[in-house]
Amino acid sequence: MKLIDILDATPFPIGYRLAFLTNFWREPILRKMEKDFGLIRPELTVLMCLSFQHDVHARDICEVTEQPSNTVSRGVSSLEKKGLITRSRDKIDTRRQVLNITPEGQKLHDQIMALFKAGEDRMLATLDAGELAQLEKLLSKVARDVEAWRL
Amino acid sequence: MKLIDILDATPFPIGYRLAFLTNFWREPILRKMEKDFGLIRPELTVLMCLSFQHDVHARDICEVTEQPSNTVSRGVSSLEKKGLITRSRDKIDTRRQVLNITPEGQKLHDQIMALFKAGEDRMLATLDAGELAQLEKLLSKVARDVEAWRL
DNA sequence: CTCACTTTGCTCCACATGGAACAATATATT
DNA sequence: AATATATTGTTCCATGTGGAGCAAAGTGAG
Repeated sequence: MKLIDILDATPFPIGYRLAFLTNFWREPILRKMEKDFGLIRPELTVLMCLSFQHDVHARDICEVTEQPSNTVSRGVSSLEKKGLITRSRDKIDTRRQVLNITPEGQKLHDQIMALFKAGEDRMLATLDAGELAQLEKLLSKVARDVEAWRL
Repeated sequence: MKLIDILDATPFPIGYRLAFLTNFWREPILRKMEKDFGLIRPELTVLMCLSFQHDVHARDICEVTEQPSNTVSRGVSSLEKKGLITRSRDKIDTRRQVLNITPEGQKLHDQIMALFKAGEDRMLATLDAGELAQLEKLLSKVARDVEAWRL
């Protein structure tokens, strides 16, 4: 009995392959990140948002990533303790805090992104350039349509 | 700021789309399963294995799914309490127990599989038959190659 | 047969995560 | 201005999950 046989018996051939590939690509890297860098997943989420844009509020991260506020709150607190992001009070609305990534945070972020990139290269090594372009185009089409099908 | 914009800024266009689609397809269904049927994820894993094959040992499930033995153990115990699977001692090796799915378990399994199928149909509604075949072919090629690239 | 070693499944513990309620602050209504 | 309502971010608590180690049972070497 092999995992792939069980999954082949399911009535959702594309869905299960998506989940299968995601698990074997992403999970080992996330585990390595947790072990080697001591960074948990909500922390990476925050770090990616702050790398993308400056002067972000915690609430923005909640909305964009659809994570509960306590999870984001924990991520923000621990990242600040580690010196990977900075927190400052918003002068207009003093409930809010303005978040920014530090150079150390950016460096760590880039290292982790490189892990994902290397993993993707390994995963897709079996496809040629034409197949890569096809696959990206098809996945992109479905992803852009997300608001129409998400539950 | 939108999630898709952040993800588009990453250097792994295919990997992130795989993860993105997997999350929006699978996670709502798993949450619904937990809420409506009171079934947690390791329980579904066990149920899928037993639906696929009869007379399975807990150890087999550990190896196939690469889950730790305590997780499988919990899943098996709770499924038995619910009457969804049966447990009996192996007569040759009395440490082992032989697991089988019950009709109730099979019925619940089929209901949950139908949720995933319906979700897949919704997700892929934007693709025509040719694109569906292409996508499945490409994903399948990468998935079959998993032993070459997994970490 | 005896004792060391392996295997199977389980319990204990640590931790990541989400829901609910809370305090602090801002905004709207009268 | 005063009070009610909404928003932001936090802490408390319940739960799902994995690692380490344990007891029971089987296997093998001397």
